[in-house]
Amino acid sequence: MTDHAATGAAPITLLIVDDHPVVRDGLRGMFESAPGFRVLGEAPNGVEAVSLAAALDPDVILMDLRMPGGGGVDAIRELTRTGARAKVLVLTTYDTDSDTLPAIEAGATGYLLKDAPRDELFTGVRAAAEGRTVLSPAVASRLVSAVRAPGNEPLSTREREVLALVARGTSNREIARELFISEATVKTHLTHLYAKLGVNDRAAAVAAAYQRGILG
Amino acid sequence: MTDHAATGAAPITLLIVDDHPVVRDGLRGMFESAPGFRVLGEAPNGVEAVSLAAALDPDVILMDLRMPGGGGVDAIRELTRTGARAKVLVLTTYDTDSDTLPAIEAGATGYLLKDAPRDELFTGVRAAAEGRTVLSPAVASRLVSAVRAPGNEPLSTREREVLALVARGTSNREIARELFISEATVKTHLTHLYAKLGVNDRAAAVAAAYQRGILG
DNA sequence: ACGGACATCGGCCGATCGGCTGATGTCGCC
DNA sequence: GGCGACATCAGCCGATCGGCCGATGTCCGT
Repeated sequence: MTDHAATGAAPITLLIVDDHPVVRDGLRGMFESAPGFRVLGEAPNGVEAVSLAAALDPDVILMDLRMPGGGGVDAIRELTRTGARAKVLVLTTYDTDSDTLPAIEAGATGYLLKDAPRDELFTGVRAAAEGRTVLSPAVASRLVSAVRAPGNEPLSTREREVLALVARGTSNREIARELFISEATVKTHLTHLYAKLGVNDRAAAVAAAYQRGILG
Repeated sequence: MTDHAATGAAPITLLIVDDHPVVRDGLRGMFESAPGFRVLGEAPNGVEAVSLAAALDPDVILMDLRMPGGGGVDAIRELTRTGARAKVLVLTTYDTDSDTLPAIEAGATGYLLKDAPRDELFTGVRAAAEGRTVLSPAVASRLVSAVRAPGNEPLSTREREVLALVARGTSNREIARELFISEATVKTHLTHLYAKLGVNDRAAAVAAAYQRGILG
């Protein structure tokens, strides 16, 4: 199928995965009107993406995260597990996505933002096709700090106590009184455990804690 | 042991359970200096409370919730399960405790605040000893609204979507963009699901969702 | 036809959170 | 004896949250 005797060099074949039809159309139009690319298909969620990837065998998969009916990270993990040839380039809508790390860990080759300039997208896809890592600046900076913290840094006793109270809906002030410490200290513990869990707020911290078995 | 021929009427025997020694001392002093009560023992957590209750067979157990090394609710549940004779009177530090319902459901006879006036505590203990329910006004009002909502009201699809994003650390504004709705609507969904889950903030909502299997 | 659950939106406002910067003291390790 | 992890605390400030009021429209069941 992917005969490499067409336009000088063989075009890079693509699979577009996004739950918004508008976005899919936009990406398809963008890549079809540019030389060197070929869009093989589209999928609205992770589950369909996996089966389509098996059927179409694209070079690169442009994948959104956060889709109803089959999350992107799970799809990436599945693709990696089954040894798919395709490189996955995550294309997310907004910057500070808490799934950056999970996606990369799951096997994504790159991570770009949808509002990146066209050229950056093209360059990114070509780089991904060659197996090179592509990261948007914002994501890159998040990564370095995350790499410094492997992911499962253990929480200290105090941090776990604070977190447990947070999970019960306790405010910082109440936590302070409960633990006989000042509110400032509570906030310090929170800041520290946010960093360790790789999150930015208490709700996500609680979720991360449950998923790591720290709570529940 | 509990001979009923002492001070006219038999004194009400107590077991005090709290992780703070200061609080235990305070309660012990208060009840020992009042006629009609007898403090049999103290425990710093729920686990020890259960074994002490079996050994001492008190009439009433004054129980704090939220203790390191054995939560109060679990202890109450265990006491109920084993058919302990003692009535459990929950004595919590601050008002809006998210454990009100779990504690009552687990079998607590009453729920008072520590800053209640002495007389109210005495009255409460006597009432509890007779098996009557004692609730502080704040707790009572929470209960009525909770009774109206049995506890496992199912979340609507939209509410689940919002909640899932909250668990990822997404802000209301981001959720709005993600779901193509306004921030006001996001807040409405949140308010509704808070009510259904019996919580007051997003962190507790995430925790409740995990414990009910809605997330993770 | 009416009520009830759901989804959508608006505005107001006080309370709370989270980030930032910086500081002190303890403890254990090398 | 210094270095790192932990725990404690302070102030500042913008961003966000959550509560409160009310409103519209849909769909469904009776």
